Amino acid sequence: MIAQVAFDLPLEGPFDYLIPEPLASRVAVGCRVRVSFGFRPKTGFVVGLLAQSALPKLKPVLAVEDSGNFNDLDLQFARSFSAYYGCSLGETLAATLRNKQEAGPSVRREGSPRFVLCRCSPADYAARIRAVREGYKKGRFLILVPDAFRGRMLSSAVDGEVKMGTRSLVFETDGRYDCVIMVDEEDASYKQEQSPMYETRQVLLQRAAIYGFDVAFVGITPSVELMALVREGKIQELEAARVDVPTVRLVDLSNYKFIPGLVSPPVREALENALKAGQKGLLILNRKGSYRLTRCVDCAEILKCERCDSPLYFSRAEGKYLCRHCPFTAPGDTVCPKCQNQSWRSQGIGVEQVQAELKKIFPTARIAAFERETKSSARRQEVDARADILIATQAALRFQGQWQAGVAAFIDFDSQLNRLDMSAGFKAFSLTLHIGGMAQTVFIQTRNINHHVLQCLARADMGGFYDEELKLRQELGFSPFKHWVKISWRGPSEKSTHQAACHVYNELAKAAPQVCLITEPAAEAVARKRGQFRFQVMVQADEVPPAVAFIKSAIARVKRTSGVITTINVDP
DNA sequence: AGCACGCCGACT
DNA sequence: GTCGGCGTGCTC
Repeated sequence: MIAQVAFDLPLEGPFDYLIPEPLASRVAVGCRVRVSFGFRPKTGFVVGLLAQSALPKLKPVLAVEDSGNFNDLDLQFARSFSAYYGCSLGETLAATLRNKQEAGPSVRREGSPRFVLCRCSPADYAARIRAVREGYKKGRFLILVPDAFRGRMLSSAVDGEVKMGTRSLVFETDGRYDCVIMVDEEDASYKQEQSPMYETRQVLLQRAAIYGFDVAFVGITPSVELMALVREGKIQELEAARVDVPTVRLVDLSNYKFIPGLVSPPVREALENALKAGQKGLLILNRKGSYRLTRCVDCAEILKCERCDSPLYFSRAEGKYLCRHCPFTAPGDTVCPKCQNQSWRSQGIGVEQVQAELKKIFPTARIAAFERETKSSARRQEVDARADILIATQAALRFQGQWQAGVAAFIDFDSQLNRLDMSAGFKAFSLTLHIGGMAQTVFIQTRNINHHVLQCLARADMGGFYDEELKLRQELGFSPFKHWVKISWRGPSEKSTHQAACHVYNELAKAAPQVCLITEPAAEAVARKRGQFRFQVMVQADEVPPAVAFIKSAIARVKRTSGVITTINVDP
């Protein structure tokens, strides 16, 4: 008998090994075996058995490490995951089994799985999860939450029968659970940023189809992808949305062109009234899209990271200049490399700047600033409960349920809205509604008053937002109508990295089906990161697995450039 | 991904 | 003459 073995390596395989007679009864699909691979001994996964092999000479299986590690269901899942995310079967099995702590074979739950969506405000999440659970006479449940989620918020919905955790727990889901509840499915932390770069929602639905468990999505702003499934009837929305949409007031900054400062008169007035009424104020500075940098006043030189193509910004907490992309820092007394002066000036909106302005406007108010602490220093998790006004980034969301304001205001919403990212509009919409859970009224300062995101927010028109967003994405060929696969190359030499990208691009262009859209090799938004140059090619596809197979075969056909690493990111 | 094989430059 | 650089190719 022959065992087909897959390894935790970026090699498709499988590799055939001869099963010696004494091991014949113990080698089966699902066990791990010790074999010699090339030169060294290695452990692999038995993914199939054959009567004979096409190869003339085979090495033997040396030992059986364990039995029944995975079964046909797991294999079925691993095959579909590999085809979607472009990694090998062995890599998928390794990732799956690493995250599956509980022993025992995976099982399939009887009946066809039911997928539902419960839209509600964060304050009601715990109650909605309890309601989902009550729909089962007796059941086992798993709750998936975003990284930053505060466990205590759901404490009343969690007890001994329920397991709760973040994205990697998705690989533990199988038919032993009756229902898996995914909270705030649109949260960015559900996307794994290291290979394999999977999307938890996608994996969960893939697994539910194979293992037969139910899925309930609980959240205030489901992703556009999820809403598309709801509209197709693949996911059932439980009752009409009962979301407490905050009162959103738009402040058109073009009306206040000649009034200096970051806080517009309407926001100032609203804060004043809130303070008078004994309420608190919350000012939100978005970090995503806002660009703080350091410029020399004397010669206009921008202080840059040595290893990244990116400016440094000053951190008051650490007293030095930091890079957003790597651990590089420059001391606080750094001089300008061009003119040797020390006349640095920070540009872009910072917490300190807003704080200084507010102190002038409200001299007697207690103003606190909260920024998620960077890098080395310990995190300050708590907010000063006595503060009248809190200035924070979107990290303010961690105080949801503990800290309530009368008025919240976005200082600079446009940098959030205008990002070169097809989901920028959705993220802005989602952030506003989440912040809305912390305040009765939300002000948005903008110069884009007619933007559909803002108009829908002001009208509290959730349905209208999804209509418009789906229409736009269909026109532009974005998810969920079309998929994009990003191929990236990184290497220490700009020229050879670019060349590597060009080789693959030419191969793709040569063999591409005519309908397939492929962008030319271009430097990534951050062209150099951690000393490595980075280029990318985007491929548009109707269906992911065939596109991934096509890309992998093109990469395999061109001879690889030394020192350059290629990665594939599906639905980046 | 590793790791060996192999073919050219600077040293005891 | 050899040690070692990394470019190329294979792993059942």
